[in-house]
Amino acid sequence: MDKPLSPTSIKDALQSVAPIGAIQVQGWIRTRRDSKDFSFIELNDGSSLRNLQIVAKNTLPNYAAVQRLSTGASITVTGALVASQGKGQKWELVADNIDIVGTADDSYPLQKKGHTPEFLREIAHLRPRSNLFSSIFRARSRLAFAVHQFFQERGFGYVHTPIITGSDCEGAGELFRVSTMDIKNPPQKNGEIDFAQDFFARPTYLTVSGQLEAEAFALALSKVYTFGPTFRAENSNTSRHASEFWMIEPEIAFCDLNGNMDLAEEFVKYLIADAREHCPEEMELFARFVDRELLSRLDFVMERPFQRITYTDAVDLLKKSGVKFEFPADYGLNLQSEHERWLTEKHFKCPVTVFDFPKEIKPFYMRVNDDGKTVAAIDLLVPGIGEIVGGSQREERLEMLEANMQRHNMDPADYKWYLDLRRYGTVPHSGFGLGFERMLMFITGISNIRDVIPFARTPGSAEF
RNA sequence: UCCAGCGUAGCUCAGUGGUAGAGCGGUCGGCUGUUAACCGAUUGGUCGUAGGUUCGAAUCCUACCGCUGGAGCCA
Repeated sequence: MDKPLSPTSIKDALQSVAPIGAIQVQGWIRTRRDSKDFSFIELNDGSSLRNLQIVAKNTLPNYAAVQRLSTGASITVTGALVASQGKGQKWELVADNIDIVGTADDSYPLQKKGHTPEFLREIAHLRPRSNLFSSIFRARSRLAFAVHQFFQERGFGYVHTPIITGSDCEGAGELFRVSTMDIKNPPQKNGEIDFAQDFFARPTYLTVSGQLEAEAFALALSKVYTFGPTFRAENSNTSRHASEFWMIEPEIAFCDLNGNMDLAEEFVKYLIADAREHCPEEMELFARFVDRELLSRLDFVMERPFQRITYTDAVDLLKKSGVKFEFPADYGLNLQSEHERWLTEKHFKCPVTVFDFPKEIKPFYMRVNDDGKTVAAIDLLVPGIGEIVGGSQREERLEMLEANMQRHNMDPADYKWYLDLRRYGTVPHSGFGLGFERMLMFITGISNIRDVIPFARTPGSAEF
């Protein structure tokens, strides 16, 4: 008796170098066309952007049922992989048997025609079956792998920093509270909510950054990175913000700001190169249907060094540009979106790393420069997205760090463990945070962050 | 959160005070080694929700909800 066939992915079937006498594929019908004596089925299993053409002859015992199959139905097909007689594909599968696994009636929302991303966002559970979104999420998967590959190849350790945290990483936005207390009747003491009776016996939150914990591990394993979910309760309603997103945060001991900038630049270029190499069909689709200039822009970014400029020089450039900005640039103020866009899109026309910002507009942990006015911070700006990386050399001098905390009205007692890192064997160290989704947007050309997240969480929206 | 725009058929949209429309999709028929096939017919609506103005509202007004773009915050 023959051994049962094990399924072949459509990706592998399409890459076959020779005909195969007996093969099994499984997937979902994208479209079906009737011919005189047979029916053509376009089958997709998500392994590839491309479909496999199934030829279903009218001699199949269930041919009548096959002719009723519509877009969205799932089938298992066995048959022979043969050279296609038609144009447009090298191989096709002549079916010996078609098992109808699951039908889909005419209420199936995905039509053969193109759909807008906005409509597909409303059916987030079905949109990965579309060409655009299956491509986006294959690219997302590949690039998540590339993140690990980049750091592992360079001797970085992967640290799982906590998702539930007791520390409010100062200045990183609003927090989601984590609690098991009865919200209708929380335990109270002296008229206030008594967090000592909560699950962790203290107020706790979903993390906004793993940086502080990553620093502890950098000062032990020398080079580390985190890659995990991050949560911000900011009421931000833009195409670049989500309440839940993934962030990559490398942290390196014995590393100054220049080393930090080098790493960030190398990392961004590595991810672009990886997508170009390993997702060629997906990138081609993005270039054709999302952003016509995508590939030339990415190649340009990969080939050229990023522009580096101090905050002070950037402000001077903006002032001398002669451009009338809605908000004029001035020393001591944050760069506005329009300023960042002018720098990357109009002036330098490439990614720009701005560094050495006034200490007043940056968080307490950044290292104060010798001028006493600026801190060793970097913002990496890319065309079309804006800030994609934010980082700094960390303040490793205990007295300076304590002084910074006082200037930011923080109680050093709340950060005893963090200060210990400076008390015992402190070293210069640096790191940055890169928003994974913003990187995906830059690489795929997709302009809304909700479209690079499988099930996006944004203010007022947590369906699915 | 602020500013602007938009919510009409399953989808994309037209309709700006007087009988609710088109293309695509779906369905039926025809043709066909087809390729987002083609040809013909047909189906399809609480005009976002709730009030208001008017003889009459998809159309004008108010509020709310949702979406999109921009701003702020940031990754």
